[in-house]
Amino acid sequence: MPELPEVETIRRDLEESLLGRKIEEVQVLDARLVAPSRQTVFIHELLGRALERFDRRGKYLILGLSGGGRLMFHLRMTGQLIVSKKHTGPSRLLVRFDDGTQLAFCDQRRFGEVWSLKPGDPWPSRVPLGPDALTELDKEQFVSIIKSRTTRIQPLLMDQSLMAGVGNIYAQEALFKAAVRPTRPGQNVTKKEAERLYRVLREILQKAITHRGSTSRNYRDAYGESGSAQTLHSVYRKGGLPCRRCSTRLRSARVGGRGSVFCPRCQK
DNA sequence: CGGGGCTCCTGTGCGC
DNA sequence: TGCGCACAGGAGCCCC
Repeated sequence: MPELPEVETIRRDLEESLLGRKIEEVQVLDARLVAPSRQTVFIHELLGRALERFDRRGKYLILGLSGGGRLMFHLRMTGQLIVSKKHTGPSRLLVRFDDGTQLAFCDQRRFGEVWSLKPGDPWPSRVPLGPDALTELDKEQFVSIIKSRTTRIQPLLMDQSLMAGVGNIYAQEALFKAAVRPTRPGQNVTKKEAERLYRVLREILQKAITHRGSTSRNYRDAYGESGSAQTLHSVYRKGGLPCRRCSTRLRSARVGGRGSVFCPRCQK
């Protein structure tokens, strides 16, 4: 699903197409998204507001509204935010703007979430979010996060309370490129390896943004188009195929309950 | 603190 | 071809 590069691509698309637009109509189409008892307040907090800022923290998308409120989304596994003149097809939420443009929140598995925050409202997630992996995390912080934990390195990279934005795709890809096995306890990763991992993780995230994200199934940008960063993948969902570096058969495993693919020869 | 398992959903793909 | 099961990019919560 959308990880940092995909959410950043959508953020940029929305900024490009919706900056300054005023909300004229809000339709909640899924009671699971906003409970019926909260819908009146939710809609009232949005109507008449203009979109002034488009921010991202980790995998959260934060739309800043005139008057100081915010509209926040987390897309989870299958969420999409699609801008069009007239949306067709299923969606959980529809927002119409003063120029007739529509923003549709589509979400096949319905894990996605939305929040309307009043000025001064606290961060909605129950868990505090760590520094954004691309914009708020320096090398020393990264190394210290890795070295101070006994948890295996892949789940560490994906722990949003430690660093925000990295999910299963980019964790696996970075570990391959840094030649570190996903199961290595953080503590046992050397300083040199951790620094390499920091460098390649950032390169991979940046490059994925340049390619407008990875589309393996559901991900689409705000214009409904696929990204192309999946063409850069070396291991994600490639178990059994030859390693692109040494041709050894890539191995699939479960790490922290999640699928993981790695090269048993290149990744130590 | 760490790890495993379950949960929220729907769809796909594989083996038999 | 049909069926059942495992699994899918996330992440909170419970239990040990």
